[in-house]
Formats: sequence, C-alpha cells, structure tokens
Amino acid sequence: MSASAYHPHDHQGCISKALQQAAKLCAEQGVRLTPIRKRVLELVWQSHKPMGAYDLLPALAADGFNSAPPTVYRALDFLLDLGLVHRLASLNAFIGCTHPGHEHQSCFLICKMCDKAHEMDAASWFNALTDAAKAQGFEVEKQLTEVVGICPQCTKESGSKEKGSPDES
Amino acid sequence: MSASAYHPHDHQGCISKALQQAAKLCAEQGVRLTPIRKRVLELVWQSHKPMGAYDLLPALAADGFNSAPPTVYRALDFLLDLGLVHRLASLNAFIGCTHPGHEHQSCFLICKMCDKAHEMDAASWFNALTDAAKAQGFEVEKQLTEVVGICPQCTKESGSKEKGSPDES
DNA sequence: AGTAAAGTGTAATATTATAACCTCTTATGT
DNA sequence: ACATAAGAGGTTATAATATTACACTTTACT
Repeated sequence: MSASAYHPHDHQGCISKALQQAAKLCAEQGVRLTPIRKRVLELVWQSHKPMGAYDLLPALAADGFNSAPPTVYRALDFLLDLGLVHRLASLNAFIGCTHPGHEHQSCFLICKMCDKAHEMDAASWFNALTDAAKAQGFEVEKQLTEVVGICPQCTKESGSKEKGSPDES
Repeated sequence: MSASAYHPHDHQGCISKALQQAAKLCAEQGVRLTPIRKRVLELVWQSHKPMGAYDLLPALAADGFNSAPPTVYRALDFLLDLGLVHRLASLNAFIGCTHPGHEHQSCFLICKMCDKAHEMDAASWFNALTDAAKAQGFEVEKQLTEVVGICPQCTKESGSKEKGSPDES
C-alpha cells in the first residue's frame, strides 16, 4: 500500500520478489519461466522506470542471449499475458507489475522529472468509469489510465535539482 | 451530451461543425488554418474511427497536397496543440475533438467491434484520480484514459453481425 | 525412441515518428 | 512598397518501435 518506488529501498528486494512471484505464477499456470523470460523480467525490474523493448536488447546480448527484437517481444508478450508486466502505451515502454497473480485495474503515475512510474490501484474509479460508460450503453472490458505529473520525491527535491533521480531504483 | 457517434446522424454535420469550430479557434488564437491543416482535420473527422497518421497520406496525395510523413505530422501536431484533435496512444491514432476550445479531461470509449471511439467527459473522476494521487504525494498534470469494450450500437447488433459498422460515420 | 507442442534463431520487413536542411509564403515594421 | 523575420511547407533520410515468416531446437508426453 506504500508508494515504495518513491522512497529509498532495497531494490534488489523488489527484483527478487518479482522473480519469486513470477516463478510461483508460472508454476501455477503450468508455463515455463525460461532463462530469457526470467532475464527480461529482471531487466524490466531493474528500476522503477519503464523500459523500452529495445533498451533490453543490449543487456540480453551482454548476457549471451540472442538479442534480436523478436526475442524480447516474445518474452514481453509472455510476461504481459501472465500479468507480470504492464505496457505503458504513452511511452511505448514496459514496467513490472507490482502485484501480479490476480486481476486488477491499474493506473500509472508517471513522473515527468525522474521518469519513474508507480502503479496505483484503480478499482474504485474503474467502477465509476464503468458505470459512466454503461450509462451511455458502452460495455467496458478493459481500461488504460496513464497520468503524468510530479512524484512526491521530485516535488520534495525540486529547486535543489531538476532532473534525474538520486535513487535509481 | 448524447452519444452521437452511436446513432445514425448526418456526419457531414459533424465535419462542418468541426471545421467551423476550428476556424473560430484559429482566428481567436491568431494562428492559421492552412489548407493542409484544414484538410487533415477534415480527414480525421471522416468517421468516428480513429485514423492513423499514415492513413491520411493517400488522401492528401489524391488532393494534390504533399504527402510525406512530416506534412501530416506537422498538421496533426498543430491540431493537437490547439486541442482540435486527440491522440489515442493505445492505437497510435488520432481522432477529432468533439468539444474543442476549452480545457477538459477526456476518456475515450473504443469499441473493439466497430472501432469507433467516443469521447466522454472525464471531469468527475479526474478529480477522484487527482485526489487519490495526491494522497500519495503525486501531483497530477494530465491524464490519458482509454477504454476498450463494446459500444451500444454493436451490443444491439451483436448476433446479427460480428464486425464492421453499418454506419461508417 | 517417437511425436507434438512450445520455444528460440534469424532475416527481412512493416509501422510509426522525427531530424535536418532548404525554399517559399505570410505578416510586420518602417 | 520594401526589407525582414517568422511561419509554413518540401524533401530526403533515418530513427524508433514492432511484426511476419520460416527454420531449427528443446521439452514434455507417451
């Protein structure tokens, strides 16, 4: 429930938690978290900043994996299908899901200063939205909400620095 | 206030209204609605389906206008800046704004059957969203909400037909 | 082992968007 | 009216993002 991305934290913990959740989810679903998929998930989780697909390729190459676009897109598609990552359409970028394994509606708070994105639960106003749409006869299936603004950390620091985050995690 | 895109209507009326509003807004702002810009706006308004930038090029070419990508992107950027069109990030597509000329928060209802998009006012839950974000210390500047589902027209007709709209407007 | 399904390698290409630089047009001040 | 500067558009090239198609390999299952 805390806005973890906005406070100093052991980011290795985020990564290993994500990998554990992924392993668990894959086991439950009877699908394979192959080395490439695992590594892509790890790379997406390298920080709380959304990553472009092409940003991941060099790291994959450095690890000795194949690094053509289809490789990373296949892995991302797999992770998207399982709900382990989300795609931010406004950025053409991907970010690790903070609570995979159950259906949820998310809203992403994207900081224009440090570029980090924070996943916020959108259940309450997803309902409001669904109702408003239904009042017009529209049946909602899924939604995408992306918000741009300034995160608490950057609000606090603005004035002392303008861009970039002291905590890359 | 009615969901005009979902009912048979004189779509020429939509187009000419959009062009009138555009002319008025440009006059107010002291900017020029050049032939290319006007034609691009008209093309975006050809239907209630969002149009890709590259979809517009052939029509521009047919009209004797230049039809290289920068031409259409410049026109679209101009129209976006003025608020005469919106960009749907999830579709990489553009759609005419139904109520240009004043600040507003929109939500787009995108029908997965007929591909039409309907702009819905999002003021009420934009406030809820802003408050929710602020509770986490995040200052919202702008938001993007895109919803996928089935529009009233297609809901009514589903069963009798599966894809494509009887009313292309 | 035999087989089918899933996963990966690879090359090519599609789609969307922008950069850079030049020319022409329009608006403005004198 | 003329000079000038800003705005708009023409043109070529390229960047950035994403997908198709097909061959090959690995895994899971019998």
